[in-house]
Amino acid sequence: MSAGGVIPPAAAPEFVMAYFTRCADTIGLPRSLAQLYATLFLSESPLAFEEIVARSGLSKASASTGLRDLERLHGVERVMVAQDRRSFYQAQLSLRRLLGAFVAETVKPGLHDGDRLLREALALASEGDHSEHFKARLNSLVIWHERASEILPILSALAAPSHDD
Amino acid sequence: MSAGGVIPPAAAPEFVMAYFTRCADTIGLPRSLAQLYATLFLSESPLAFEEIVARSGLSKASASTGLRDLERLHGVERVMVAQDRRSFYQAQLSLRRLLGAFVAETVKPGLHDGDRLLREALALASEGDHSEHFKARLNSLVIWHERASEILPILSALAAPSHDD
DNA sequence: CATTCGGTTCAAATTTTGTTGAACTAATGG
DNA sequence: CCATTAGTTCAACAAAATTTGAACCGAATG
Repeated sequence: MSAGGVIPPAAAPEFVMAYFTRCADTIGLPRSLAQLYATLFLSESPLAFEEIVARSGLSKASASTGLRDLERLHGVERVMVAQDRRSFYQAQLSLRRLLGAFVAETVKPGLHDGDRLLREALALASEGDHSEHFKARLNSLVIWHERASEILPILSALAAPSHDD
Repeated sequence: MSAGGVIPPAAAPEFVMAYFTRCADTIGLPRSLAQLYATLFLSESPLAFEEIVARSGLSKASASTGLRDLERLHGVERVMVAQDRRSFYQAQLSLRRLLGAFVAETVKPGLHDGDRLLREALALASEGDHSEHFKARLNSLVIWHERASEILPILSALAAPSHDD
């Protein structure tokens, strides 16, 4: 299974860092993403790539790939700064958008795959010789899957119940 | 060459297996748990430990620890069979209970840890010299955390919206 | 008691996943 | 053009998680 031994923090920002690390752990994201996100979350203004590398303590390689992953998850946004060709990034602060992108990028594909697998199973089950018991189980799986698919949109909506963003 | 060594033709139960594997992947559980659960889910009656080992294709060691983990997650139940000292297991078929246990065993501890970390951060932030910006970010984190804590019970309730179990 | 049965535990092997250094490209500036 | 800056890519490395073989333990059996 999984459990994380985190280095005991000493200052307030380190506890924030640890908080994001814990979040990453529970949703199954690499810790480097938590470090990058925390770095930007704590910064008052967008940071240049090199500055992110310096503050996060990660290698350039990790920072580069990590930021790309975070961008795909809408965890960070690339922003332009006039008269500067470097890449600047800022953290996405809207919980609703973060959750929405996580669902879209991570959960939905899983559901879609599940869909496909169940369809295949149903097709084969109608052909071959299968026990009533097996067909019954397959049906209950289909119902579970539908239920799960219904829950998802509700979940992302809940992330911003009243005050938006 | 001989037509013997081909991948066995895809059968319906294998797609069910694959479905559970995908589920395990997306919630971050080992695949062996999916194999064990699927084995029991597909069985018409409770299975003895040795039978689970045989059908799942896992080692005794994996099956033993895996079943213990699944039990903790209320994924399987140990059942007694008269005149038989072996351990029998059956799958938990209630989605609501499965989800409830997953939340209780996996998500809640994470939230609790997060709570502790944020409290520490708040305590340190009120002492030391921290920017207004930092305090503001810390506050929004606290709000996120509260929101997440509110969502959880709703989520588990949603798993059984109408027809129970 | 000695032996088999039923299962657990744990160190070690394996597999998977994450991270990095170093070589590379693309764009800017001199 | 050549040098410098900015960032990307990828093969190799490191770390973490998972799986297993084998030793082990307690309860039943002869």
